[in-house]
Amino acid sequence: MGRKRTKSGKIRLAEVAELAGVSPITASRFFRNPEALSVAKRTRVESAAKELGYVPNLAARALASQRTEVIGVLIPSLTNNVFSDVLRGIYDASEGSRYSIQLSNTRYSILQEERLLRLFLAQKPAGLIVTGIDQTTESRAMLEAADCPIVQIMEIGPNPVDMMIGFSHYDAARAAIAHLFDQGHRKIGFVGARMDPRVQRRLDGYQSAMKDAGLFEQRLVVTTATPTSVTLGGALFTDLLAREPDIDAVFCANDDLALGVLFECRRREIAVPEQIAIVGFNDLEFMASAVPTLTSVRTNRYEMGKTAATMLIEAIDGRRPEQPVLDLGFKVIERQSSSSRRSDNGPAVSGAAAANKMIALPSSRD
Amino acid sequence: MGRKRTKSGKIRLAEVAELAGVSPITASRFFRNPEALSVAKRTRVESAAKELGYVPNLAARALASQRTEVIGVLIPSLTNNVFSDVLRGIYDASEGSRYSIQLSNTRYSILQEERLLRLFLAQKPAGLIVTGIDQTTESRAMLEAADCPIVQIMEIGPNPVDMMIGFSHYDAARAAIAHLFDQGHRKIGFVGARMDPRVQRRLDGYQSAMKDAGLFEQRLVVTTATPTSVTLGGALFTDLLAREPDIDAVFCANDDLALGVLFECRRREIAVPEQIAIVGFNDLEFMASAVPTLTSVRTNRYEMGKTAATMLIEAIDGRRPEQPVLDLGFKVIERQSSSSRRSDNGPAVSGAAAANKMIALPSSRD
DNA sequence: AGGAACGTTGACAGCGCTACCAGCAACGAC
DNA sequence: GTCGTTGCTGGTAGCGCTGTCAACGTTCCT
Repeated sequence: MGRKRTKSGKIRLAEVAELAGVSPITASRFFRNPEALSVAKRTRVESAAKELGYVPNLAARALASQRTEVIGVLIPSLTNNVFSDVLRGIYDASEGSRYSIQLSNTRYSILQEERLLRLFLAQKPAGLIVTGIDQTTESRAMLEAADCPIVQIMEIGPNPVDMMIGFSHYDAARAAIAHLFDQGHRKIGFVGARMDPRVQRRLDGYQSAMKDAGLFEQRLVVTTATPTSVTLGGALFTDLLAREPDIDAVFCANDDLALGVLFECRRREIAVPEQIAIVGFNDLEFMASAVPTLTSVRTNRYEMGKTAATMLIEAIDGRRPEQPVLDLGFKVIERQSSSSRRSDNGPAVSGAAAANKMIALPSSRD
Repeated sequence: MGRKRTKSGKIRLAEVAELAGVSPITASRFFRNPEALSVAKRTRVESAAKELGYVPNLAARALASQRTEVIGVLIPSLTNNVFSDVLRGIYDASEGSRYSIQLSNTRYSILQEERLLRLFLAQKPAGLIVTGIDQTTESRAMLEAADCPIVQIMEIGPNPVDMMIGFSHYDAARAAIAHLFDQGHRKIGFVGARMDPRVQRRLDGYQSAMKDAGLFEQRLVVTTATPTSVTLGGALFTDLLAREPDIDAVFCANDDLALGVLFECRRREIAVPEQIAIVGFNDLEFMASAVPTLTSVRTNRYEMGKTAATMLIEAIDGRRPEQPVLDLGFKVIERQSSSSRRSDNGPAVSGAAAANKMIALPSSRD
């Protein structure tokens, strides 16, 4: 076969075009916008490409078209289960599309985020997914100046850069506390670790609910900047008990902490929920099979990632969503650990997936 | 400023060269191999680049140089904690290097893996990290023909494609069973989910250890292809109990299953370890704080990812490791759930990080 | 019948960078 | 003094693809 090849031995578009008997540019169009070709040429190019095993050279395409087909994703952690669910959604949505994901880890540092953002933007990504709404002023300016669609994920708030998908951590925490009030609890502790902005907002929600009920005391709050873990949950709970031995419930900023609290209760032979109720956050899988089963606030992490990437890709392709801000809501999943009735599948308290959400206090439950 | 700019408004290498008063090619060299320049020109180019805020165009570089600075990573799951640890190691090691990570999820399908491999290879990655040693014949051929360094991770075996880092799941399972024998257990069940090749090898290890002791029975093994979860652990254990009510220990193929078994024991009021001992696999963080604390086989996942990426980058840069196959070993962390002495921090059984490893049976413990 | 409108195709000219090779000066060996 | 050698620099020629625009044939309208 005297077909001329590139040094690297790879098939080029020109060879496909030659075999199909069309010009290179027509072959090029086939890969970008097949509808623009007549059916005859379309099938010819298609079979030529298949026969030769043609794979487009992305670098050449990016150079010629002045844009890449890369979606940049900035998340604060790779360890956290929460983000692996979100990521899975993002990857699932990107699969089958022509976009590839470029992931970077900010390690919960907004300065690091700013640095990575600058790096990403320099490569002209097709779109960007960033975590949260607490960027530096500089980052914010770069995002606003970026000429690609952007989705902020994990939470919602005012002034989206572009699109936004998440839920209100504040409202979710309030709903969790409302549920505990509803079950007759009054002296409710808060246990939190890492204290990133979203955890902070959960704390704010807890605090406001407690204040509304005239029950807030600073001593009920135990937090640390240390990364979260099950073991840490036990340790923080131990601190809490030392300060306030007579608490009747604990709201944990995440499920790992809740599991740690549960184990610590077992270690201390504290009956759950009879002596102390436990509520977690995120509703990881194990919450439903712990003994007792653990109440948690369910968040739609996979869906969040998947929808974010889908929205982004649609926007890149020019189909902007009619709703740029999506509230995915949450749901308080009541289980044994907080049920005074000791029933397994109690009613659920939902966060309305709507714009104006002042959920929570007992009366507004469904 | 009459400097000519690209349409996109971005600074090009030519502008940097002009400002520095050198030719573009000299400026180019500055970014790839600064030592080749005279000190005078080096500093001139450096300050010009900084002044203009120059960022190289990766697409153009890739096109011109016929290679990319992308490391492809193929892993079977994004959900599994095990892989998020490995990934974190990979990302940590790649940070600061000039290589970026391109991640793809094979979803435990070797056909999918083959497809993704073809896609990756077409883009001429600088290096590749693939999971496991069970590729399709086709994949294997592609890997061997690839002209970039490759690291296989998660396990070790004969005939590495190139480099390899992991440990023997077979030996690790044997060591876990040896530990249970050592504690006086005889009727040991096996609980496994998903049954990917590595879980299969753990089962093989279990089976061989049991056979060696003349204790193997097929009824002791409960497995499913379903993805793993804590809840599933409870369900599989329930099945196992139905078949063999008088087992005295359970070896779980991973820690989630072990936690599920623990919860199920609690639900059925089976005393752990008095009635049934539990051993998990991976030693996730929560194992140490469960009640009772759970014995597990510790594996160095983060280190595995980090070392894999480091070795790969070194190899790309031409410094091949003297040891292409690295056995990271494992360690049986004995905790309350399998300790007849009910002691918390019992002795640990280590897997030698050596080539020839026939660990395990009670006598060879340290 | 003439012309506009549309759908389809191709020629040309780069995108920004680097591989390759040539050129030049400075230096040492014989 | 001549020749090679080394160290640095620059010119040329693409890498493989796509944006732009012009040109073509066909259809439809007036």
